[in-house]
Amino acid sequence: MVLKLRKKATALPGCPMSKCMDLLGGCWTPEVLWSLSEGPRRFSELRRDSPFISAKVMTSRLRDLEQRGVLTRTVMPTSPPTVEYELSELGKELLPAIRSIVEVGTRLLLRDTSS
Amino acid sequence: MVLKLRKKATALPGCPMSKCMDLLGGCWTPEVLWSLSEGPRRFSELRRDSPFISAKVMTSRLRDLEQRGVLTRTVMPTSPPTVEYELSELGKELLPAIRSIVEVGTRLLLRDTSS
DNA sequence: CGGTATCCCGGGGGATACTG
DNA sequence: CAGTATCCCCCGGGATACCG
Repeated sequence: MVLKLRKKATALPGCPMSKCMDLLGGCWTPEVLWSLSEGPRRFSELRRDSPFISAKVMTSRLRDLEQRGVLTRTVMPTSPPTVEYELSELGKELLPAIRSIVEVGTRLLLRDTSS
Repeated sequence: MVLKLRKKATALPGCPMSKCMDLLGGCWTPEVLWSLSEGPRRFSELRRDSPFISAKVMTSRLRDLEQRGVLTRTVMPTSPPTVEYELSELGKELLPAIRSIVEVGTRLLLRDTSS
């Protein structure tokens, strides 16, 4: 279940690959962004979308992404509280890369099941 | 210099995103594959391409990728020994995703420097 | 050249319990 | 609902030294 994935550095700062992977290379980051690609989502919705991400990590990832300007966090003054996460313009610029990842993954999966 | 990146799990196994990120999500993995995208490379060439990857990690990454069938390792019976790494068919299927990552990164970098 | 072996370490992540 | 707060653990990565 738990697989080894990217942990730390990318290559030289200032190189395109790093610039992008710094934003979507974090653990679970692509999943979160993918969930958000179809529109704003609330915390609990994101958790349901990716049930294997613990609340702690989900929060941490969302905070990271917010700080990097990839998404926005909006607290609605309701009771009980409602929080909406939404991709920023920067976040939307990452979508082509994520779509590509999903596309490649889909093709590989299809090949697996058909063979 | 050293940034926080993906470490462990992706979401549900059997989902497209995971299928792809399992292969290119490892630390430094995209860099290595990117180096190999232009053709076969020897160990020392890969090290020169990505000077920030320690030999230990480079080896580990290459072994991982070999085992997952993303690249092939060929030892030439020369002296001193020569080893060539090359993308497999599976590895080449990942290239669109990696290109997308590089493209997005390039666009972001350009925007940074022009603003 | 193309790696291993070893030591060390930090922090990211899981689980669980609790809160405004 | 949308998180915090702890505790704990593990292993992935850097550095250095060495090998066939």
